[in-house]
Amino acid sequence: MVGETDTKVRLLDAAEGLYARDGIEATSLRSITSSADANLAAVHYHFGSKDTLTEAVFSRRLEPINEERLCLLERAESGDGQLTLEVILDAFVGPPLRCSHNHEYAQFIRLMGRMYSEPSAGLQRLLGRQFGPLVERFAAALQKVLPELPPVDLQWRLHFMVGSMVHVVSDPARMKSMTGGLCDPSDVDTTTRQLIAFLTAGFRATGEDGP
Amino acid sequence: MVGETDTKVRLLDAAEGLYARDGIEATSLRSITSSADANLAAVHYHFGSKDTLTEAVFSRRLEPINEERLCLLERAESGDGQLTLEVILDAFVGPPLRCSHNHEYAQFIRLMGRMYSEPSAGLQRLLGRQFGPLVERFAAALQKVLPELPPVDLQWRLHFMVGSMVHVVSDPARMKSMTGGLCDPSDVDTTTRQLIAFLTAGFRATGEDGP
DNA sequence: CAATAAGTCAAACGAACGCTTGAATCAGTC
DNA sequence: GACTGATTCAAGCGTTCGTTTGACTTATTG
Repeated sequence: MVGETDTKVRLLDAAEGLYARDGIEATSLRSITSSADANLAAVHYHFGSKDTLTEAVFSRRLEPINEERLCLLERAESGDGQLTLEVILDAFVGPPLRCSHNHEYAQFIRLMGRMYSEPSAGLQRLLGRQFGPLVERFAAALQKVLPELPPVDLQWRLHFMVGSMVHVVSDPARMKSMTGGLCDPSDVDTTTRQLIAFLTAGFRATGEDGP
Repeated sequence: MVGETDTKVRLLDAAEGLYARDGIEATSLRSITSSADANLAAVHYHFGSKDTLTEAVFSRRLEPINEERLCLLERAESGDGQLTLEVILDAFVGPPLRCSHNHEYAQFIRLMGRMYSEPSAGLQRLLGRQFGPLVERFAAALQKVLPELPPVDLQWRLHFMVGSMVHVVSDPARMKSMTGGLCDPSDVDTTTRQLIAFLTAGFRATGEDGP
């Protein structure tokens, strides 16, 4: 039990940074431990295996984000004003976008894309566990403000939303370079505004054409 | 020069399938060559390295898809009828979605997500090379049918679109299981209809609220 | 039929991987 | 100040990785 920065925390930090830069598979325990000024065996002592460490890297950040999402949603639902689509969408995409400000979280956000595309069994389980109840909860809230929208359509759009959000957030550098600097995901306010404008309209889409 | 299935093609096929199932890093040359009934050294004889093989896997499928995208776009622009937002979006998302029907392409489509999240230098170069001119071309077309939309907003939405499309297409199984079977990305027609309805509204979004 | 080129093969290379081990170190407690 | 549990350490375990090599087989050509 130490007061100073714990080895466990330094390992999580180092792994998070290297995972975001090089990918999970491409990051070795040796590079993690040397970047964390820890011994190679410390990973297995504190976490048991690389897979368990990886899961810990994700849940450390994911749990607070998803808690804040649910908290914002509940506050919006029980608030005095009207529950609107914008507020629900902001409760979902806002927390991950905003915590890019926090240097602690910035690296992690770029990891989110990898979470979806790395097919490690443990990660996939963690993903279902963390997001299953969450999207059910948000789907119910969205259905309340979009009563006319068939539940199937709502599910599709929920996942379109996740895709848009993750894609933009997971590689800010590519986004900036491909748009010639026009779009900068590190500008959190603009990103949020742009994303929510797009999503709001997308969710409100009807079978008919626009005017 | 052989008439029967070429070793080169068998290697590409095997790599494509294993990449889609296990990931690129996690797939060894040994598993590729044994799945292709080829010798381990054949990869280096025909492609030079694993990285070059990987790039070949992607360009073999990407080039025809992007050609079809441009072809559809040009046909739409020079057609007799009115150029509409729906048609442009269909020219972009249609080819990758529709070629899921083709068994040859089905595995590859699931690879698209990994292309974005695997940070190998070669893959990133290939991505910029294949998509840079394409999105410029589509951005210009979209601007024509959305003259009021600021170019910045258009760029954001272009990338939101890519995210939605890739996310849904790259793991059909997860999509199906997370929606309790409600949404099935292997139903190409429904997927296309849902995606285009969502995107059309998203691109048409204005600063104002809906009615 | 000899000569040349194209392609395949088994075997091995050094390097890096995740993980284990057992001794060394450090903090508290009696 | 010896004892105990928690943590760190250097070293090495067996395995697998991408790549190379040189001999071998097959097809093409003069």
